[in-house]
Amino acid sequence: MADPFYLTTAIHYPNGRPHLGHAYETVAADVLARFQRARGREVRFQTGTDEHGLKMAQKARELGLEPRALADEMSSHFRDLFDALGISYDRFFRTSEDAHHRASQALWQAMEAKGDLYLDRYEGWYSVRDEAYYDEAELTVGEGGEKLSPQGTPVEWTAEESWFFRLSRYQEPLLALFRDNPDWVQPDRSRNEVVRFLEGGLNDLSVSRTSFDWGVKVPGADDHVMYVWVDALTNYLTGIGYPDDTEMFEKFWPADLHLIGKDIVRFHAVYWPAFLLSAGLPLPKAVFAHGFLLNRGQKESKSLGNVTDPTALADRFGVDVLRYFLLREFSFGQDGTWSPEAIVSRANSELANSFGNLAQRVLSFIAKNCEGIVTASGEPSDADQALLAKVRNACQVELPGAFERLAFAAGLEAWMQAVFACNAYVDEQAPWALRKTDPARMQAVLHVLCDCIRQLAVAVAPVIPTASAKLLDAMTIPADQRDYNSLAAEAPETFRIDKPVPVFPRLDLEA
RNA sequence: GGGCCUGUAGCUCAGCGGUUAGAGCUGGCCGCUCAUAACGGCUAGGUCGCGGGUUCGAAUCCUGCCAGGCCUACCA
Repeated sequence: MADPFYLTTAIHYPNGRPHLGHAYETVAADVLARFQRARGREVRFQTGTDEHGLKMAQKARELGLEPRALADEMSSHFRDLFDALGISYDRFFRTSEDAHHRASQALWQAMEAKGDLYLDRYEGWYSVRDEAYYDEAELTVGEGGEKLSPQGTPVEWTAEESWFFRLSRYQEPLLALFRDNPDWVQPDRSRNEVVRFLEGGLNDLSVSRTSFDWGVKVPGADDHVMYVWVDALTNYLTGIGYPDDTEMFEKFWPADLHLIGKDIVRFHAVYWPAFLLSAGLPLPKAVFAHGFLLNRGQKESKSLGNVTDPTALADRFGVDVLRYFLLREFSFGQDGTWSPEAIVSRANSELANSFGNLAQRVLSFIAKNCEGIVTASGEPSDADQALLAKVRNACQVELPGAFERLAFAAGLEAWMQAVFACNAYVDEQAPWALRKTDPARMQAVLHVLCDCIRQLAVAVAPVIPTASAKLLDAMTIPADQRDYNSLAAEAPETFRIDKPVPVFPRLDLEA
């Protein structure tokens, strides 16, 4: 039975259209999902949209829509984007689904049974216009002597009932978690942030609202809806059948990895484990917080007018190119800077000129000069062995090892070095010269190269699935011999090449 | 205001106490012609943000400052 691997992205908040950051996180997760499948794991990969909460309700009101109508529309943009990017999710999750409401209520009841939920009053200066509470010290005094919020809106002293979660109980258990398992949250930056927060002491958390109704109803208190993060985090459970489908749930929970952005570490590394401890459920095995992408060094924002539509980038440069760029250009976990020029440069130099052209120069040579068939011939030379060793090490050791640690750029760097070595080998061996002087040796050289290209295409397939598949199709590699296990096996004795065509066109910036 | 992180060649990054600081891209020179005017070889290019300090020795450790990011905060 395959080893289960449960992977999630954060579910995305659809109060606007998806931006490049959403694509980045989800592509990275997809690469990991494809990678683990190719390693033989039974993968469950979930992404989706987090649709409740005040901001969605406000946005819908602005647009004159019902929240559900807004959620339906916006969620579909996310789903369309992910489909366009070839995201191989097993489950596209929406928190507005009925099953999710039931699951969130079940989790709530588990926390309640533990004695961790209690009703209290939340009071303070409240601005109806902002729908937010402010501290006394934040307020200013208006011309007529009335109190105003920092936004200059009127405030009034308001007391509201709210359910509270006894977060304060979990300070020690959570600190113990980080002591015993320091890699539970990666990278270090994020763990530091969480530990500092925990050391500062925890207040109980307000986990229900009565000022709007777009959310999951609190069981037994219909005028309350759950704080949006309570139900959002629950998606990781609902999506694998909690609380009803115990078979799937027991297979995949606890999750192997929650992939998130660095801005929401606290919700995943403090609130979420506290909820789970309260409900008596096992904690996920790891949380990884990736960095942000900067557009020419600047944050993208509506006010700067530099928000990028990821679909447009994929249309302009190609899905595989965009996927490759996102994982190759940045150190996962750290922030990175991108630009259209950088995409074109990376795509042309590495995918078109180095890898794509390597495949094309070898495969088309075989198609033209060997009737498409290459067979192993003679004893491998030192150069043959050196090249094969390098390529195998990159494809079977370095890239997989790096991907396991989510060091995608490092893995692709090792892979690229192997591509360079192949191109150097082609030049040194010069099969076009051997064709006249030593056809048997030419066969041997081409066979070595085919084996290398096969290895390279399989290894990188999680990143550029479409191009890899085209290449492996042209090499008539059977579909069941395209995983990492098949790389460890002996190379095929004979390669048959069928109509090779370039898989990565060179890009123009103006295109 | 605090906490954490980042700042290394024109660009994107690696190195994180120890030989002359590395890679790729870009630029220059040479070679090749199988290939997507692609490939290979050679080469140019750096006050390692700035100032102190610790050390036989620091890009690497400590400290102050500057710039950017994330989190956070009852500074009119």
